[in-house]
Amino acid sequence: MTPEPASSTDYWSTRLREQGLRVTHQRLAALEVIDHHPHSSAEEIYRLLKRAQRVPTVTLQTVHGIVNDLTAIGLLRRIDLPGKDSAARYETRVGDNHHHIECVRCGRVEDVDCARGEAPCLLPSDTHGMTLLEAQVTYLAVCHECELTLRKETHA
Amino acid sequence: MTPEPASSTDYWSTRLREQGLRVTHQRLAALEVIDHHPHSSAEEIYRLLKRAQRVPTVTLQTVHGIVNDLTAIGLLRRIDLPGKDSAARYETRVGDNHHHIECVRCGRVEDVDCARGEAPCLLPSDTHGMTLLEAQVTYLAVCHECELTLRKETHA
DNA sequence: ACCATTATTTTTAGTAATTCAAAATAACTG
DNA sequence: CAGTTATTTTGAATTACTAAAAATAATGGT
Repeated sequence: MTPEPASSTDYWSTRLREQGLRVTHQRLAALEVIDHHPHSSAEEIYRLLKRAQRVPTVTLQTVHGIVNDLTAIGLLRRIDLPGKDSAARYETRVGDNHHHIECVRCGRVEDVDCARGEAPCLLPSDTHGMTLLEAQVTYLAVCHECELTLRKETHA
Repeated sequence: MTPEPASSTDYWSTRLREQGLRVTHQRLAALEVIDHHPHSSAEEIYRLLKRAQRVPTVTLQTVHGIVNDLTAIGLLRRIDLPGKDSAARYETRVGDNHHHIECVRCGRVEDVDCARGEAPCLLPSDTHGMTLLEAQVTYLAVCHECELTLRKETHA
């Protein structure tokens, strides 16, 4: 997760104030939820916030606003996994340009460090004269559980 | 582009029939348009088909159906670039798992061969027990033109 | 070449993710 | 503690895409 001095609330409050944003409990709660449930969509974050009365009054539109704002100031990273059912997902692990691996069947998503130490994927064969900012990499895969399931389905 | 024996129409017709799909002029025209305008969205393909009366009656829904079907049988590759304004894009260059580089300002998209010959990005640091299928890689960048524009804007 | 069969396309609606704008609310400043 | 103004809430719109039924057209058999 993320380094948390004193309490995570203090940590996020400091980060928000640094960027000139107000510290609302919607934002704090969203950050905590995302920190504990990485790769969540706005919809999932919204449900987690309502569940257990964390922030009973929050709306989905507010969540969208929050993730947009927090992504803009670098507290969150937005990831767009390929696929038609693709809602944007968010995570608090920012700044290291790590990648993701997703099971094409069950949708399970895990973090993957850069394949070769540095940032090898930032060295494409041809930049077409562009200045590189970052590489968005998603590995598509089939997880072990799904492979077993698929094997059964094939037998039947 | 794609190897084209005799005419490109013959080529695509053969490919369609091989897969048991009927050869309609909507499909043929879509394939030609995508071949000549790689990285087009359904909307863009739709406009290109209507323009110049290529297929005046075609509808956007049909284009969606076509790109879905042709992607399913491997005649097209679907690419999902990150970003909120992200409509899926399609290209006829399939099967080589190449990557893309996109200018974050003007949206220009170019093909990029795999960074190191083979498929280096298919070697993540940890597969989490999953079987790899492919890597979806998008390089985010700023193209030369936009860099000049940004420089001017900064001066002003 | 013609007709029947059935895939495709068209037409008409609907859904999901996200954005926009105005009113209500709640953080920060002094 | 009160005023200012960012943020949230409320309510509505947009974009990309999907779904289902009716109309059309591509292929196979004669």
